[in-house]
Amino acid sequence: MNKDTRLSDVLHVLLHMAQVEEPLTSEVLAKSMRTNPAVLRRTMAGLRRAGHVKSGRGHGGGWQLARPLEEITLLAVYEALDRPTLFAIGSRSRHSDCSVEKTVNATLADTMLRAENLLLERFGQVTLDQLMPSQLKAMSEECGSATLAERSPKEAS
Amino acid sequence: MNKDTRLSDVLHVLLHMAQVEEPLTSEVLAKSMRTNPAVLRRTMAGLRRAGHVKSGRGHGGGWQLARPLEEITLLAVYEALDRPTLFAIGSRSRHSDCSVEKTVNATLADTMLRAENLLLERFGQVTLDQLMPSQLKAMSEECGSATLAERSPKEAS
DNA sequence: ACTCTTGTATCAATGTATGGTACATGATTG
DNA sequence: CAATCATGTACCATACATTGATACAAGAGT
Repeated sequence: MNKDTRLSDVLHVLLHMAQVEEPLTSEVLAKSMRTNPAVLRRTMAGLRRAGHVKSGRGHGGGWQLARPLEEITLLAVYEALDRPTLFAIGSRSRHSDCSVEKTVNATLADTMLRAENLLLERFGQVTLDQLMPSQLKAMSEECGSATLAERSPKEAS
Repeated sequence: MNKDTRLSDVLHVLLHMAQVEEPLTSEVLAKSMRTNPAVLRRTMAGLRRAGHVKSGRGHGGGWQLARPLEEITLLAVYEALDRPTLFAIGSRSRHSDCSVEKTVNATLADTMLRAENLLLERFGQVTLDQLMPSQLKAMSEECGSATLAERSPKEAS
């Protein structure tokens, strides 16, 4: 079963967005994410709804952070993605008339829930600026080097 | 994404096996699990290899616990299933040359690993007898009622 | 007007887990 | 020893969700 990479993907592009002033287009960001623009838009839709980013159309349009990284927690991003399923294991049937199965499932579900709460609590404590590589706290470079720098010359000229 | 229910399924049948003396056939157990015998055998194969259950062929064959529930931890069962993937989320690429992506993924992976360790630690503390419904600590009934009781008359006669 | 970019609908491709069948092998019974 | 029963396992079919991809209407800027 392939893992859902949206959280990781979104964090990646958010950090890149934080490194430049101008809006970045879906096409550029999609390359960072190694997917296509439509998928990126689909994925970012929740973040826009949640008010963490804003998007503009037409010339000079694209994506920008709507608030500083310090004010966005990992939990907020996770929730903006509509709380993707965390665990890959679970129970077959939620309703069974076998008391053995019910007990097993209840115990398991309870354990998973505790683990989930713990994880989300941790997510809530992490703000996105903490995810930035220390050597890049201010300046931008690489990964986007090719793609992100692409427009800088144009803007700079 | 559909969840892997093997752990829950296996625990369910293990507890049923603990409630009777005689071996239970794949066909009977598969009904408890609401699947077919081949899937059950496939799933139980790891538990046999790990020595938690034993299986016999031919007349009077079937599955039996190889040791008491008290000596089997949730963790042991999980490991016998070959440590199924726990989390449904992850990173797209393990190797990237973008330092932003690397940092994000490393942080995320570290957080997940901590959560995983915590969960497995908990699993290690739970023995299967603790999963048995308290009212059934000794006697068997229901769920299997139809299917599990099926052979008792034959044996009793 | 023209170009750019998003927003979204729709469909195809992909991958994976599960279901299901088949059959060889080993055990038991009479 | 033949018949039967049950496992062990290989193999293919099915189902399903996620992702990829295309298309296009509509908004924004020049």
